[in-house]
Amino acid sequence: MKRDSRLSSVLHALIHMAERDAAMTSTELGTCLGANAVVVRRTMGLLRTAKIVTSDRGHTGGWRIASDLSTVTLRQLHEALGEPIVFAVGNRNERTKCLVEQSVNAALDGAFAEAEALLLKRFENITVADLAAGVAKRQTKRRARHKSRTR
Amino acid sequence: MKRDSRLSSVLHALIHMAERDAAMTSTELGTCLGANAVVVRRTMGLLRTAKIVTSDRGHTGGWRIASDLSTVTLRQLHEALGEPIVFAVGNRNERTKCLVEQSVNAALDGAFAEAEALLLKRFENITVADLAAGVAKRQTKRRARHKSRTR
DNA sequence: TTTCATGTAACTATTGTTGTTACATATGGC
DNA sequence: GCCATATGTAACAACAATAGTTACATGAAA
Repeated sequence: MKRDSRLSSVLHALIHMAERDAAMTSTELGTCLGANAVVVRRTMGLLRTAKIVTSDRGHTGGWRIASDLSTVTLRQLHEALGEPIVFAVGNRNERTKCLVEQSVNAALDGAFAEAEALLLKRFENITVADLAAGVAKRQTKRRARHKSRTR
Repeated sequence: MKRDSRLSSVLHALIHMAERDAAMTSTELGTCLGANAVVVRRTMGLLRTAKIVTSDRGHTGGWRIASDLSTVTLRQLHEALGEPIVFAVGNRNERTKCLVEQSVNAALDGAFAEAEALLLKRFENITVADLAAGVAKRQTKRRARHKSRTR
């Protein structure tokens, strides 16, 4: 399967929107992400349903942030995207009468469930604002490097 | 993408082979797994490369276990299968000049790496023999249930 | 009223496993 | 030696989910 990069995309989009603090069109976001404007609308539409952003049509329209990004966690974004399947690996037949397969499934499911729980727990503890702050730090560093080179 | 169920498949196959303690043909295994014989050959071929099983052609041919299953861990099987990608979710652009995307990628990669490490650690601690023992337990239980019903 | 933006539908492209067909090759039994 | 049986592969279609594309309807502001 093609890997699902929508969480990565919406994070990227939200932070750019936060830096701008003004409406951004799907085309602008698409250019930013290197993605198609229709795909942007499709994906951002899920965030609108979750009331994380709003959208307006016509002139001066586009996408706007509609909630405090310090309260929006990666977990919430994952949920807003419909909790897509996390693993590319899984059992062959989820329901089976074969005892062997049942045992195998139980063991694998346990391991996968544990890993997914850990991932979602990490997602709960990271807000979009945290990531935005990380970006600000990187920008400061880059400016410092540039300054020292040109001095 | 279709989810990768090869780990589940080879575990199922190995345990059936262990119960039989005789060569099993690809067709027999395929029937067992509800899978195609060619796919069985393809996947089991990877285990042969890893010297976990052997195969023979012609009459009395088929697949045989070639190592002590109490020393074969799920991690080894995962490696034998070529360490397939575990996550169906990932970053959009792995390498990018955009600082925003770099920060997002770093945060997501960290969380994914942690979850994958946990999963592989679990895989290291489970042997095929462990699962086979689990199957034996289930069979005992089923027999007990059956006995009490027919008494 | 025109222009710009979102909202959607209906496709194709992509990317990996899985399924299928076909055929080459080796092996054991007669 | 011949034949049935099994693996070994190649080549391609099927599948499943996101991503990309084209086309057009709809709403809002200049």
